[in-house]
Amino acid sequence: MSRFTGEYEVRLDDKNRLRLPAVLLRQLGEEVKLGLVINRGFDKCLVLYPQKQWEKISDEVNQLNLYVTANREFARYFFRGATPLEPDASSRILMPKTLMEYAGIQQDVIIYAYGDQIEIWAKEAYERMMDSAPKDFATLAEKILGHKDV
Amino acid sequence: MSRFTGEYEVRLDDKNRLRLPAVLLRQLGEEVKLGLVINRGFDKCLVLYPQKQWEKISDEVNQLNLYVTANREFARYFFRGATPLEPDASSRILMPKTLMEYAGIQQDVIIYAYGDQIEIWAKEAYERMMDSAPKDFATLAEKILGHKDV
DNA sequence: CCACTTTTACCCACTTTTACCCAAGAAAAG
DNA sequence: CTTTTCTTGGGTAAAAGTGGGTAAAAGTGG
Repeated sequence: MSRFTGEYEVRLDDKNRLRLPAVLLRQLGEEVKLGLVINRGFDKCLVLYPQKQWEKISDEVNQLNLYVTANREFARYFFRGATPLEPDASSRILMPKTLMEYAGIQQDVIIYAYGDQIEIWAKEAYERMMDSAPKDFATLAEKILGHKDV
Repeated sequence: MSRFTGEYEVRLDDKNRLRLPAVLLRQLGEEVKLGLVINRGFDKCLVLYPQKQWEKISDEVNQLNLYVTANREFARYFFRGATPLEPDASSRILMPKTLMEYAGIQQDVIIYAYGDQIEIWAKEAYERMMDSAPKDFATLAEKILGHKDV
């Protein structure tokens, strides 16, 4: 089931605060109060997790056998920059500078929520990403959706 | 079986509200009350789904393992901009700005319903699309329908 | 360890947008 | 011609979003 949906255009103020849109907040529900975690995504974007979900994911990563070099490298890469956040009274989060740089975020930001992911993109990067359809989209669509008309 | 049919010319008011024509509403039936989802189409138009149908479609995509890059890209491209909507008491929906831009919608809009799709086009884009059709249409028709006794 | 600068947290006030409601005009039905 | 349904428009209160002041906290250098 799809927890999060929507694409939200937001703008950082000059204190680097990012307001979480009300619609998204409602989707998050009570969990916001337990805090959020922001991390680098696997692509040039950031990912926002509710505390609980973060714990679940990081537990999985922690169960990897860290004596295996590849696992160790993955774990290190995975956790890089993960930062706990607490929204203020106006539901704004303060974006960590290093993460902003990673995603190329300056002012205009797109929050993109799908499945149980919440991604944060620099607007230009988002548009560039969306402009180019994945290579074999049609093939995948047919395979996954079984529709010919997509 | 074809659920929806019709081509409706509608106009947004200056609050960006779009009224769903009564005829279409009747085709949608009770489902409207459960809400709708609007999303970018694969052409320069928007697509409107009854909540239920949206869930059916998106469930499949949600089952993808998002740690696989190709899946992630597919899901992203698929969900882009999906936004839940609830018609107001006069059966009007508030069009999200980003989606309007995507489809080039300003005031005049064509709602085009066929199969179990409801597409929303900017009027000019719709006309352009329809104008360009006839050329390939004959060929396609022949290819697709030609072997039947139509 | 202290003085000073920068960053962050918290608060308040203002603007814009949205949801909700009501009603009148237009079109269709009887 | 009257009644009903459909459509359009707009007023308004509440919600969402924006901006900034300021004090506390954290960081920095001597």
